Amino acid sequence: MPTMNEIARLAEVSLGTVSNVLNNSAKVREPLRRRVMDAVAALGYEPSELARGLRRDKTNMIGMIIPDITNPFFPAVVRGAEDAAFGSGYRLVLCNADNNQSKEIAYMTQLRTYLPTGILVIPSNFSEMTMQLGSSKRSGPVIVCLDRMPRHWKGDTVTVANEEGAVQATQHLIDLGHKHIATITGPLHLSGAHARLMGFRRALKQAAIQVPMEYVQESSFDRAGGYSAALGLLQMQPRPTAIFAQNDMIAMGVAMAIRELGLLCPRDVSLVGFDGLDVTELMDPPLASVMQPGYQLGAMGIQLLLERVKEPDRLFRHHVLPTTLRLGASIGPPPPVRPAKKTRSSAATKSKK
Amino acid sequence: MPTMNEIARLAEVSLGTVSNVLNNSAKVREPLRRRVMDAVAALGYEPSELARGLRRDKTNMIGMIIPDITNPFFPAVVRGAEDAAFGSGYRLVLCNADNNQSKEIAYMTQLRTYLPTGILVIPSNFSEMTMQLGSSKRSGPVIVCLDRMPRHWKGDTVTVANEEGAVQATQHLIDLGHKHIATITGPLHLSGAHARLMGFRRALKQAAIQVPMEYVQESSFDRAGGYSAALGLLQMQPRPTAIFAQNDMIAMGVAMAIRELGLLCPRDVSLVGFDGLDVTELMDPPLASVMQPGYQLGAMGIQLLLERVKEPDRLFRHHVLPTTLRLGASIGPPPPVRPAKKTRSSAATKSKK
DNA sequence: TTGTACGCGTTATCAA
DNA sequence: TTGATAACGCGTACAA
Repeated sequence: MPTMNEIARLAEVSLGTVSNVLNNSAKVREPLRRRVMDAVAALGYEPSELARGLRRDKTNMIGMIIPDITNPFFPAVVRGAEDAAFGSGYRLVLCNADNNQSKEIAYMTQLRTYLPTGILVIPSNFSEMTMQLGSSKRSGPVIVCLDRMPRHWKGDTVTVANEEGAVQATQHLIDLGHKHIATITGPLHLSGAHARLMGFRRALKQAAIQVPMEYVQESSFDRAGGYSAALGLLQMQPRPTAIFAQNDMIAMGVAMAIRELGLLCPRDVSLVGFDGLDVTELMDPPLASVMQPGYQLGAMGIQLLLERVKEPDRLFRHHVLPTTLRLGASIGPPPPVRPAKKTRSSAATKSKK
Repeated sequence: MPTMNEIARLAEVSLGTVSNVLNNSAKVREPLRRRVMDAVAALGYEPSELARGLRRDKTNMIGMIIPDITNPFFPAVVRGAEDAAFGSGYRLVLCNADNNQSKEIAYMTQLRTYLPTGILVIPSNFSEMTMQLGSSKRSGPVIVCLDRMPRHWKGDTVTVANEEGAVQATQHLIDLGHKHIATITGPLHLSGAHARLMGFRRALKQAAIQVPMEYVQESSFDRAGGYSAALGLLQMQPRPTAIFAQNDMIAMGVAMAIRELGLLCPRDVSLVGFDGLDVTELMDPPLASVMQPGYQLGAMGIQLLLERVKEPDRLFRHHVLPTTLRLGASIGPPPPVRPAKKTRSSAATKSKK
């Protein structure tokens, strides 16, 4: 790989002149400038980001730490971040913390030795580490938290309107006439899961509907968790007529459970998810779900990050992206008051009451 | 951030000794060694990967260029690569080329200025660039191609058994009694798509079944493409009794088309996909699909890459991972010979001939 | 305006 | 075994 020295030799100018041309750091007379540019083109020179970073104490990398790229919600976030970063001349270094705190810390400390411009984090769990790092340290990488809000975090954040989204979903079920509404939450130590539960509760309270304690089940954000939680819920008396699954993976598990128990969705039980993944539109019936703007989440994270790079002293911002309810055939009115007990009642029973 | 110099000062040894301790590059007597380690721990020192890379002409980064993380097949590949890399002390720099050749090239050239140990590429299209780079250049990053095989590529590669997978799927349909089998391929300039079509053809030829030209439709690897191709296929006379969609996104589109035309799967038409994505198990009916080992694909890519780093001169390897057919309710025997023309024939018609 | 010399944090090569 | 010193490629203050 050619270096600046070789350019200088070929163009018959000094090293400093080459640098000045490349960085516009000083006016260089046209003929010299031309010679330099020609040499650069001829040799296919690209500046070493390594040396440049070492000298400037900062590279054009942005680290991104996420729990697990395999979770279908995250690819869109990553893509949004990557596009925004690339557009501004930055490169994304992706790390899967795997919901593993020590791995997250390992990545954090390792990443910093690359002198990245910033780090975008979707915290795995409530991580104190993140808190420490972000606190203030003037001259370090800028840190922005995404999607989840660590407890004592003081810094820029982008999240989605989790509580409002949950309200929308729950309200819709209420409007359809449901009175027995259960929910399966994600791990409640995550700020997002917590907020969704709050929204669920708020909507029901407003409608003066009581929620039995056992109608609220905590689960991991995956299919297996949703499945087993749903098995429990669906065998309670009275059986809930609607389930609000707090992400789409959970909703998939619920759908499996419903099918396995010989129930029909939405005739026996309505189902609404959270995420709005493309693929859940293909489920049968198509899943109603609260849509999260994943791509924008990532893009906005980069935007906030770059803005702070420019103005390190401005106030911390906490950007909240709106959610929207995607309707789908998985929700309908509740079954008539006395549901036939697992006897295959005619599927055509649609008369209200 | 503390530097080696500060360690040296604190431990009251020379810079070289610190380096020797950290890299085991020379025997250091225990008392000194101890003092160094203590200082490292006290200051929380982490070596600068930037400076180290500059000096050694190589960093612990591995670049990974993929077409689009948003395609549900790739996250597993990335995850596999990332896990394997992390396990060996390497970091993954992820880049979405977005099926855009110029972006792919931009990433390639930029990535190299970081002096990464290697680059893992899932080629977007047939990219000549990739070819150029890989050719031989002794001292550069090692390049390994994944999933798709650029035309004149000479270098290490990992792919899956595309042709065999297609044979398995097609053969299974044949065994069920299907005679009118259509397929929707991906872009045929991609080696994988091409191989799958070969497999499809081979299985049918072996069974002496003719394939009308219009039963083979080329499409992009997404839902929209599958949907429109399927709309065409399903209105042909005779209508195919089975469709082999060459990836799961296409299969989703086909499922939509089937539903929209008022047909029933698998009663009217059987459907088999390729990828074996988790989510397609949740479709209704659950999609039969040829499973690709995505995680292993990524992991094996890193393994080959690291092996070549150790032995730069060994012969190029081309590793092929096996595929397996995942059965699912989306396939069944063909309808009786004279399919009632869109009149709702009893769903129970299962007698063979 | 252009050229020179130094330093960024490491590793590698020598002397001691 | 240990310590001093020269690179690696680039940016920049300072001298010409």
